[in-house]
Parts: sequence; C-alpha cells; structure tokens
Amino acid sequence: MTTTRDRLIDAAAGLLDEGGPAAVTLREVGRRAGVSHNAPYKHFQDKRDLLAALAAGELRVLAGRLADATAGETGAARIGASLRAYVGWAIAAPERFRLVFGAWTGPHAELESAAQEAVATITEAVASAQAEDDALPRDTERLVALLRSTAHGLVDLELSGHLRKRPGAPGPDDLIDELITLVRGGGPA
Amino acid sequence: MTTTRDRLIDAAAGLLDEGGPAAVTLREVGRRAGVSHNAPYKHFQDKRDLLAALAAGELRVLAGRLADATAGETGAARIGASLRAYVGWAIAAPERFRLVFGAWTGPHAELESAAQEAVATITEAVASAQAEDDALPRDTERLVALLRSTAHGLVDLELSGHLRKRPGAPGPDDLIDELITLVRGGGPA
DNA sequence: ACCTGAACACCGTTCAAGT
DNA sequence: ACCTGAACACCGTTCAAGT
Repeated sequence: MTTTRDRLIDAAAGLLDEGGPAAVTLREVGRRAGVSHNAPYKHFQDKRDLLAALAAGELRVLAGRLADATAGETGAARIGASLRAYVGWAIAAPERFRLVFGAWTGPHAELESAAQEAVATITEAVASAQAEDDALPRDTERLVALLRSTAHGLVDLELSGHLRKRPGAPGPDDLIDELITLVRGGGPA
Repeated sequence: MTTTRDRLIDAAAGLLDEGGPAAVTLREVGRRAGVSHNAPYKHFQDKRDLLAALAAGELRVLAGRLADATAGETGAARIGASLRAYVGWAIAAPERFRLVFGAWTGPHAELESAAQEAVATITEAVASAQAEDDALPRDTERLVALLRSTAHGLVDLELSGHLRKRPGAPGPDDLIDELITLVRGGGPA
C-alpha cells in the first residue's frame, strides 16, 4: 500500500528530475499525487520538510549502492569501487545529488542520520582497504575526508560543466583512478 | 561614477550574502538601488542575467586573488597557496561560491569567460610548480582537474556541514596539505 | 485523522505610458 | 535612453470548514 506521504515524495522526486528545483511546487506535487495543493501540509511541516524527506531517502539509496559496490572488492580496488558508485549515482540523478548536498537552513534529523549512514559505508570500505594494502595512508578519517571531497568536487564540477571544456579531457572516472594511484604513493598494486 | 547597473549588482550581492538566494528578489534589489521594482529589466535581460553578471564579477575577483596568492611562491608551495586562496575565498563568501558554481540553465558568455580566466590562473601556477618540482605528476591538465575537484569538494562539503561532524576533525587547510603531500608521492620537499 | 477551497502576501515578468 | 505603475499568472502558507 502506497501512502499519500509516499506519493507526495515520489511526485516531488519526479518533478525535481524533470525540471530542477524550480519545478517542485507544492501545488504540482499535490496535483500529481491526486490531492489538493495543500494536502502536503498534513504530512510535512512545510516544503523544506518534504524535500528533506526526499533527500534522506536518496542518501539511503546511495548508502545501499556503496555497500553493494564494495562488497566483492579488496584493497585499493574497494576504494575505487566505492568512489565510482558515488559518482555514478550522482551523475545519474544530478538534481537529487544537488538537493542532497545543497544548502539546508538549520538541522534536519532524518537527513542527518541518513548522511551518517552513507559516510559510515564509505568509512568501512576505506578501513578495510587500509587493512589490506600497506601503501595506503594510515589515518582513516583524513583519507575518507580527502576521498569524499575529491569525488564530490569531481561530480559538482562535471555537472556544472566546469570540469571538461574540451573533448578528450579527463572525466570523473579517469580522475578517480589517478587519485587512487597517488594515494597509494604511485607504487605497484 | 557608479551606474545604476553597478548598484543593482551590488544590491543583489548584499542580499545574497545576507539571506541566501531566496532573499535576492528583483523587487528588493530595485528598492536598495533606489529604483522601481522592474528597472532591472532595463539593464539585464532577466533575473538570471543579473545573477550571471554578479557571478562573473566574483570569478574575476577569485582569479585576481589566485594570481596574488601564487606570485611569491615556488614549487609545490605555489600549488598550496593557490588552493588555500581558492578555499579562503569560498569560505568567506559561501553564498557567492554557491551561486558561481551552481546550476546555470544554458550558457552565459560573460560567466564562461570569467571562469576560463580563473582556471587559467590555476593552470599557470600548477605548470610553474611542475617545472620547479620533479616529484609532481607531469600531466598538467589531469593534475589541475584533480586539484580543482578536491578543493571544490572540500569547500562544498565544509559549507554544507558534511565534512566535519566532530570537533578536531581535519579541516580544508589540513586536507590541502595532505593532498599536496600525496600528489608529490609523499617524498621530501 | 485527513483533506478541501478561499484567502493573503509575496514573486518574476510584461506592457503601456511617461521624461 | 531610462524609468514607472498597473496588471497577470504564479507561489508558499494559513485558516475555517468539511468527512
């Protein structure tokens, strides 16, 4: 049984994908969900709260993808799989990526716990890789922060068209490979 | 002599800094500039065009800061100075950073040429550093793309609160140092 | 408990008119 | 050339009312 609440979130996600944040109006969300233009207020505090619920769901999807992608890998390859899954998710749904990591005014409990889940998944992959590959730096927190930053920036610059100006320029996946090589000190796998 | 056009851009910048993108309404921009709520349409095609002019100006400021910061440095320190200037600019004016690198629908000539200028400044710093330090990777384009991505992601995660959850966690400047160490293969300066 | 319809105070944009 | 004021079609949010 799909609740009205779920249909509202689905409608918002569809509108976001199709027309960006400007297309997500509560009036159209209601229309698509088959309710009135202010029925959303019976399920969410306000528009921001609806978007946060959507963003939290997306972060849980991301965490699942990261877990799946890294399950069969070992060593530095595990880190590579994790970063490629992150980038793949973001490139496939740019508007959701931007929503999730955009400017949120004030804290939101559900969103924060979902974010923590995604970071924990990456951290596990990195910690395992470190245990299996002595060429990796030892400080897990620093390494995770650096890897996340690079993957995130790669995606953001790619999506905004700032990364590749000419054809043949290195793309996100090329740069992830380069990053992992550098992070291992350029030595043999 | 400050033109009406300049006062409109200044008003938009002030509103952006104070209240984020939602606070930048053409009506309030006009009010602050001492003109009517639709005088902006005599100087800009629409709201997006005004914001693009603001963003382009900010990118030119950034390019200048990068040039200044790297002028007195050599080798890998030049890259460090460049990245710290980038991060410093972004953290000091988060809303402008987000505007500049946000989602622009369709191309905008002035904005694109300003972006090219900023990238060229970073590229010069990196190319000089490569000439002075053999420990750096040789491919300038790849290296620039990787450095820009990391710096950009660092800022974006920091601003959204996703980078540092606990006090004492490494901040942007720590991670820039780590990145430069890794990029040099971890060897001696 | 969940939803509707009218209303309010906004917003970007257009247009006719003024100097 | 530059600006104004009214108007239009939106929007988020609130509120009284309905089942």
